[in-house]
Amino acid sequence: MIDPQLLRENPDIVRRSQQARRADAQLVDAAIEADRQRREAIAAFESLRAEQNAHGKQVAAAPKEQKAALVAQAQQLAADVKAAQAAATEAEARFAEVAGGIPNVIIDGVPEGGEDDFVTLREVGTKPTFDFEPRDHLALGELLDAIDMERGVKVSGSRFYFLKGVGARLELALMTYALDTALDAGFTPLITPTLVKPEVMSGTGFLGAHADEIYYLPNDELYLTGTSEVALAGYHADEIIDVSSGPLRYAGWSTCYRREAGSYGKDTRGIIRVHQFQKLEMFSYIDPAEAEAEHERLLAMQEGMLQSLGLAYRVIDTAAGDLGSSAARKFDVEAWVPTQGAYRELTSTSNCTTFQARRLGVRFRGEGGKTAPVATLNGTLATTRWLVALLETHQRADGSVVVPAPLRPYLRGLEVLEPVG
RNA sequence: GGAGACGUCGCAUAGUCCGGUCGAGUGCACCACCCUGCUAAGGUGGAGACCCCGUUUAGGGGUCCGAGGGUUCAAAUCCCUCCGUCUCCGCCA
Repeated sequence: MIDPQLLRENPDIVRRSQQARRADAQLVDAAIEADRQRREAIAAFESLRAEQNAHGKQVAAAPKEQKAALVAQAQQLAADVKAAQAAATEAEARFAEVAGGIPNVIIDGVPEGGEDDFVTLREVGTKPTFDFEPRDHLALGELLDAIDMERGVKVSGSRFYFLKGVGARLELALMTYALDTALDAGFTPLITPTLVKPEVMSGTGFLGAHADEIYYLPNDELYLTGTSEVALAGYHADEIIDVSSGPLRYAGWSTCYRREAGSYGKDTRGIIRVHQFQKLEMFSYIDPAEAEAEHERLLAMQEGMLQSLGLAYRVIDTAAGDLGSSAARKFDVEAWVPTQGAYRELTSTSNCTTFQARRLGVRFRGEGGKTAPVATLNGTLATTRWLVALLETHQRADGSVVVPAPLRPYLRGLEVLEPVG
């Protein structure tokens, strides 16, 4: 939910944001009008209610013989109050619907346009070169007996897989390494629920345009989350939290579920795009004044992870039109995938400013003890997809794969993954 | 799954039987001041969230007793539905 005050006082900022996103700018005027009608309806109801309250006191205080007359007098008033209240409720709902359709206002500097209009901020590391024909991650996974696609499909259908042996161990090693990295940075680990209520799902902004990406269990009215961000954002919903001594930082470990509707034919080979994977997600609740600095910190942690694992990558500043509805800015870190000759997204970090917190009712006490929505930020620290870049980058001619040094302690010292059979 | 109890402004509770004096009392915790020489105690006062009007002031108004409906001039209080918590029983990882 955008800030109604910003909408009222600086509509041009919101309009410009809509234009940068290639979204409907007229929605802004519709929202302003809905807000005006809402306040008008509230004022009408409240003055009637004040009258009714005053009258009620008279009735209570009146001697018995006068009560009947006073009560009769109040009947019309009661009907008016009821009607005015219904009108106010309706006007509020209408405003919420219109204003709720406006995505977060982008931060100055975010590139305008759609998916292809991102700006590359930097390229880091050396792309690996091979004096042999490199195998793709699935070929390697099969050689190592680490990935079993066929049986995944047999058991659960397309885009499902088994991680087996060193594959399973490698994923756990990566996740645990990421968790320790977060721990060292002061994050509190959370293993989160992966089924959440509708209000949490919509509060985090995932039930908008991409609702068909999400698994839903109608019998239980629960959604399967595509990221632990959902549970992490809902964690402090409707709370006033204390961020005066620093942000609240969480590292959420969860399985993630995505329907991948509309991605037929994309990335059908291997585990690049799957229905189920593991992810370690960072999440910060922070004073909005410090949000952009926190965003840089999360990005630095992500880059540190890729660097320590010997992966070449680039950082992109996602264009406005490609942002989720809650994000005001998003950086993606994309790793070089040798057999694709392309950079592929390994992490993403979004600054949701106060947009998500306003919808979820997460507040803090600012100056003078006034409550105000906090800012929320999220960012990936590791996912199953990283295995793709790790296997392909560190492969050798014989199909073995060198384990990057930081992961070795998590694999009982294993330095090389060797082909099986 | 069955039975019962309960859900009140940070925490703990009073109030609900019998609707209006509840504009929600009290204790603890919190903040300010006063008093007091010692790991404190006592006194006085203050303090909630959300929304609307008002120049981001002063101030005024409204809403909030788990959620949503209903009855009524008037609901924490009466009625209905839902959600949650606890206890016991049953069943089962």
